[in-house]
Amino acid sequence: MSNKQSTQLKILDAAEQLFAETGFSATSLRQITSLAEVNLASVNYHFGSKKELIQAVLQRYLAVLMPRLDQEFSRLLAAQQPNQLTTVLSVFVEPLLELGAVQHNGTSAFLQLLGRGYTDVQGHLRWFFNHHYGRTLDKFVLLVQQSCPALPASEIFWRLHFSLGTIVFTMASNAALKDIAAADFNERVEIDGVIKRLIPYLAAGIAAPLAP
Amino acid sequence: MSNKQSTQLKILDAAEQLFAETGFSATSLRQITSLAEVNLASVNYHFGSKKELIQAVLQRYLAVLMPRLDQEFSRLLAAQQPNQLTTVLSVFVEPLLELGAVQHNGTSAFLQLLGRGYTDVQGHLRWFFNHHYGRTLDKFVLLVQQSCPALPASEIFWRLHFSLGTIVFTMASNAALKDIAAADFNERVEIDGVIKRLIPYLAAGIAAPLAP
DNA sequence: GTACATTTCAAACGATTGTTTAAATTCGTT
DNA sequence: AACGAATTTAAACAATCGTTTGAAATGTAC
Repeated sequence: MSNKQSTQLKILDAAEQLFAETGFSATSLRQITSLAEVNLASVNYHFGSKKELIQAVLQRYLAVLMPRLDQEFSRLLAAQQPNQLTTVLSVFVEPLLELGAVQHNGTSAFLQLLGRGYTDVQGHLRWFFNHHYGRTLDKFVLLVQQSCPALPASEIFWRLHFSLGTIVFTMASNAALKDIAAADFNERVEIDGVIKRLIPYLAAGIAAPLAP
Repeated sequence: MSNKQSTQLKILDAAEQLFAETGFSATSLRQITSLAEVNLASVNYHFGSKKELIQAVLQRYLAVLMPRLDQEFSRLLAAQQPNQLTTVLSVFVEPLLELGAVQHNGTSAFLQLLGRGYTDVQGHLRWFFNHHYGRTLDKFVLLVQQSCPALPASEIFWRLHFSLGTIVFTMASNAALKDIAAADFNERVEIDGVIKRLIPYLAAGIAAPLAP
C-alpha cells in the first residue's frame, strides 16, 4: 500500500485538531502540515485548497452522522401520535456519541468544528447544511412542530435557532467551560455529560409558553 | 476645536460597523480607515494598536451599559423575597435598548459585537468581563440562584453559559436570521422583537427540571 | 508672525498568509 | 532493472496584514 492515504489522513487529523482548537481562519496550513509532519504543499496537492480541506474535515463526520440522524427521524415520524420533545432531542445523543468511532474524541471534535463552522466563516456552513441535508433538517423541524402543536411555525424557527446557538457556542467554548467547571465546582464533565445536560434546557426553552 | 475627536469618532464608528458585520480578526485596519476616510496610520496614532481599538469600541457601550445593569441588579436584590426569573431577565431589556442612544442602531451593533467578541478571539472577552465587571456579574448570578432555589450552583453555571451561547450566537447571526425570517415567514423583526422573544425561551431553559 | 505641539500623510517595513512551480524522490508495473 | 506515474520536497510567489517612520500639514499660544 502506498502512503498516499497515510498522508491524507495525517493532514485530516492534524487539521481537525487545530481547527477545533483555534478555528478555521486562525489556523494556518503551515501549522497543520507541521503538526502532521508532512510537506506544506501536500495540502494543495491532496485537497486542492484550504477551503476544500475544511470541507473534507467536516464531511468525514457529516457523512456518518447525517444518514444516521435521517434514519432516526424517519423512525419517529412513523409513529402515530406526536413524540415528546425530549424524545425528539434525545435522538441526537447516540449518533453523536458514535462519532467517537470515527476518531479518538470524535464527538467532541465534531461538535467543536460545528461551532467553529457557524461562528468562523459566517453564513457559509448554514448554506452548506441546507443545501446538502435540507431533507433531513425538514424531518427534524416537522417532528418538533408535531411535539409543540401550540407554537406557530415562525416561533419554532426562532427557538430552533436559539437552540442552535446554545449548542454551537457551548461546543466552541467547550474546553474553556470544562476548565471553569473543574476549577469552580470540582466537577469533571465529559462531552456526553454536556450533551445530556443540554437536553432538558433545550426542551424547556423550545416548549416555553408564548410571550404575552 | 481640533478635529482630533472627529477622527477618533470616525474610526470608532467605522470599526464598530465592520467588526459587527465581519468580526474582529476578519476586519483589516485598511478597511476601517478606508470606510472612515482617514489615514491608515491614524488608528495606531490614536488608539495604539488594533487590539486597543477593539477594546475602545466595546468600552463605548460597556461603560454605559454595565453601571446601568449593576444598578438594576442592586434594586432587585433589595427586595425581600426572590424575584421571578422572567423579572430578572427582563432587567436587561431597557438598558440594552437604551444603547440606541449611544449610536444609531447601537443596541443591535453592541450585541453583535458581544457575539463576535466571544466567538472571534476565544477566551479573551470572557476574561475581560470577569476582570472588569465581576461584581456586577456576581449580583446577576445571585439573583438567578434566588429565583431557582432548587437548582445546584453548578447546574446554574452551565445553564447560564447555555444562555450566553443563545444570546451571543443569535446576535452574531442576527442579520442572517432577520433575512430568513423575512423570506420564510413574511416577518419583519427588529432587535427589540428578538430580545423579547428570547426571554421566555431563556427563562424556561434556565428553570427547566433537572435531568433524571 | 513666529515657535511649538499635535495631527495627518505617503511610504515602507517585516512578518505571515495560501498557493504555485519544478526538480527530486518514491512507487507500482512490466 | 527500467520505465512512467504518483508523490514529496524546497523554494519562491504575490498578496495582505499590523505597525513604524519621518516629513508635511495643521492647529495653538505667545
